[in-house]
Amino acid sequence: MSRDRIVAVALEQIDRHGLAALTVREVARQLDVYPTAIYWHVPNRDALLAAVVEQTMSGVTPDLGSATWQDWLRELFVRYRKAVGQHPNVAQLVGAQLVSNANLSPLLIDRILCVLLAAGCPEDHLADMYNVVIAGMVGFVTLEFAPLPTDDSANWAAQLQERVHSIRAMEFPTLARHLPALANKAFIVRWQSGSEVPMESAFNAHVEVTIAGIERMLEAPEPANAASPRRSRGSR
Amino acid sequence: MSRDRIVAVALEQIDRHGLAALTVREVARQLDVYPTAIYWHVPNRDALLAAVVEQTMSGVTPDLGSATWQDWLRELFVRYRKAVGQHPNVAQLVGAQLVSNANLSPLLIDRILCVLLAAGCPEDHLADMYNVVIAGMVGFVTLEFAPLPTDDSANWAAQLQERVHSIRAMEFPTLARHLPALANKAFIVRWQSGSEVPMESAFNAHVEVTIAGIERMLEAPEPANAASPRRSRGSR
DNA sequence: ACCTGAACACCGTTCAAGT
DNA sequence: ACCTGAACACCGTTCAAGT
Repeated sequence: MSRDRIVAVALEQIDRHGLAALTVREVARQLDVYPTAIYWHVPNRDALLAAVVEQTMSGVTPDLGSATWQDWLRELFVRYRKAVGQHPNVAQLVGAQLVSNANLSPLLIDRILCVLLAAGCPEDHLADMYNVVIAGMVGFVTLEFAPLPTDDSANWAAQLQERVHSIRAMEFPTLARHLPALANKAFIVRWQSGSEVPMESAFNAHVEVTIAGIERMLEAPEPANAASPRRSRGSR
Repeated sequence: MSRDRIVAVALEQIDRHGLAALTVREVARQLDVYPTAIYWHVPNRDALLAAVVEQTMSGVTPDLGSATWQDWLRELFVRYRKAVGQHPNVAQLVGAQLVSNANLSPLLIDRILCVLLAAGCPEDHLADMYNVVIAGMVGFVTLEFAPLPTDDSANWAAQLQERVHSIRAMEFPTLARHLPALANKAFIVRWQSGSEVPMESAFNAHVEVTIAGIERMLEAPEPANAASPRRSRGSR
């Protein structure tokens, strides 16, 4: 019965068996209905995905309280990660496909702009900084929750693990020396997704780096290209 | 004939018609061969994708020259963006699926670690900072090149554009006021991918923010949680 | 308005058989 | 070693028809 049930079942399916397992036909099966019945409520599979993303993202935008802009951004990043963490298999949709944009939330955008302006961002850098904020919010988490190959996940993990541990120490001495700190905890060198092994401390570092970087940028809006401090603000 | 031809054809197909159009059967068709012939050279579709990613990523790692760590990171980010920009539809594979990890490049990891250590990163923060670097390298670009929904892209773009322009100015005044600077140039508020409309200046801002943030972090490795400056370095 | 039922044009992958 | 050929168990989506 009706769209909401369909979206709920779809999200459940994604949570349990991954994005690839989300099939119009499977949703129909779950609802004891002919596959074609779905198409009366939802135009196509992409629209269903967009609806799922929308639901996942509801309530990430913090209120404009009395917090500093730094704290507001921290809160935004943390909330986004928490929301996606509840449905990790949705991460790739938000991060790597524009499907999600179908359900854009003007509220989020408006608030980010307000916060940036209040922080003293000059208007001619506003669009750039907005993009930096969105990328900072989405980028890390998309990577963190990136899914394993669907089929032979156990096998695949074993193989990657094997390959990691057989890295030649004389060819890559620095990597070899720090392998204990990296193995299964760092991008590229891990065989489990963030939904199984969270990357909390790296995420916190990422948040602090991003905020500190924005801080610096707002102080000196001109890119600090140390090599060529040739042209000044007025020259364009 | 043989794996290399297969991978080449696969990459071509992805470039021309997107990731969804990459089909084992289509590759076979292109090579005038039975679909099942592919399976003698490649174990399955995921392996084919991994091979494509590997080819795309070859040569992104800069040499360890005499550059500052800041310039080295800048160079890395720029090279990564350029490499992915040549095959934009591969972006989602690197950014949002661990398939890519199958072909990990120890060289890249080793060099990043070297550069971070040379920059004065303490060993107990090395893993975190490494993750920050990878996320900074991949995150923005993955978003920038995120593909549109496959099927009705023209239609979809028109609809989103319509929705963007019909944002109620009194509900979201800040967004409405800056819409000219954002429309089709900023995440969530655009209807074309970065492969059609590059986001160069935002990317540059992102690079500078990330580097400046890392700089700050290396100066004061303890997360500047302004609210609770309670525990010091020795307390754990 | 909402669903059934049949049909179309596809998939990835396995397995036996050919050369 | 490398490919053919048939087959299996799936897909998303359209369209006519039922109630």
